[in-house]
Amino acid sequence: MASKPEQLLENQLCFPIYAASRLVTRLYQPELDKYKLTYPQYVILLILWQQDGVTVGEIGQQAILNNNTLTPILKRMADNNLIERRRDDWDERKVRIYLTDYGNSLQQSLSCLPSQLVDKVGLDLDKAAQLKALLGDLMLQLNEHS
Amino acid sequence: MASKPEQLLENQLCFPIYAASRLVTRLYQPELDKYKLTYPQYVILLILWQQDGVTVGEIGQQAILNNNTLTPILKRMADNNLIERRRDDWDERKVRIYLTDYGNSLQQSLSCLPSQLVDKVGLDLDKAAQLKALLGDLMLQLNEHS
DNA sequence: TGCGATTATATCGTGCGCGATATATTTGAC
DNA sequence: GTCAAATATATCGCGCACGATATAATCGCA
Repeated sequence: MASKPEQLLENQLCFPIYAASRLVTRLYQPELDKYKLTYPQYVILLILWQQDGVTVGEIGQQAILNNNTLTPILKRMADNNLIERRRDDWDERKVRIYLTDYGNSLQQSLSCLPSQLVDKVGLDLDKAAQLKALLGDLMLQLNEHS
Repeated sequence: MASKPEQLLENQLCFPIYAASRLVTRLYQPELDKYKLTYPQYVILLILWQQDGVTVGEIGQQAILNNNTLTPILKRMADNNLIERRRDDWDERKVRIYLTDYGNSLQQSLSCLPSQLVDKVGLDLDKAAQLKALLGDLMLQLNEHS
């Protein structure tokens, strides 16, 4: 049976998203390795640098990660002295995540990473902005249906 | 320390790519579950429906997956009677992947999946085409630097 | 023709990512 | 006040994803 046009790999939208995601992770990994970070851990740090002391659930909402994914990542990050996990005093079901001094210090160390990688791949900033906007729209639509 | 603007999660390009990829996988999963497929397995089937009997390495190039990722996936797909793995007669280093009748039959079953999901999320086709083009450019640039 | 270099795939270990389920805490209806 | 429902996190099992390494087949050149 012949493939329908939309069944060709090059005509699918889902595949470039899937592949680009892995290529981006591969791009970040060498730099993150210097601090023994993984890409998801970097995303969690980005969230904590903006707002310290958030709960596991709030991190999950922002990172779009389930708590059963987050719990082990956060444990590893605590083991590596990046964060501290403390139960909320008023609601003991919640676990709040606090940056350690070391975790905080990495914000400086990694502050140039985005622009550094933009330069490295020679990214067109206009196209990048378009891409971000289109992905933002897509994510809104996908979030509605999940 | 305050975040640099480009360090804000909402200003990063990498994050929407990462998150959109997982949202797309979540979108496909319920349908793929009906055939006990995972998303990467679906991608491999898309490749094989276009060209049967390709080698592991050729699948890896198209799917942008390392062979140490592919080998176990292909084993599981063989276990599930989707494909058959045979050594190349002329070059015994190569393993060629052939669709089984069942693997072939899924092309029909899944032929409507892309348009079905486009409809479900109410995707704007113009925007989707733009997105695909921009991601294609990005992937070319990322592939150069990896 | 022999043997080091290259190529193709596989194996191992670690870290996501998620569905299903479990545990503990809080809330709310009575 | 009691207890079922809801909420927040954790645990378990499985399947990617990849770096590092191993194994086996082929190539190439002296």
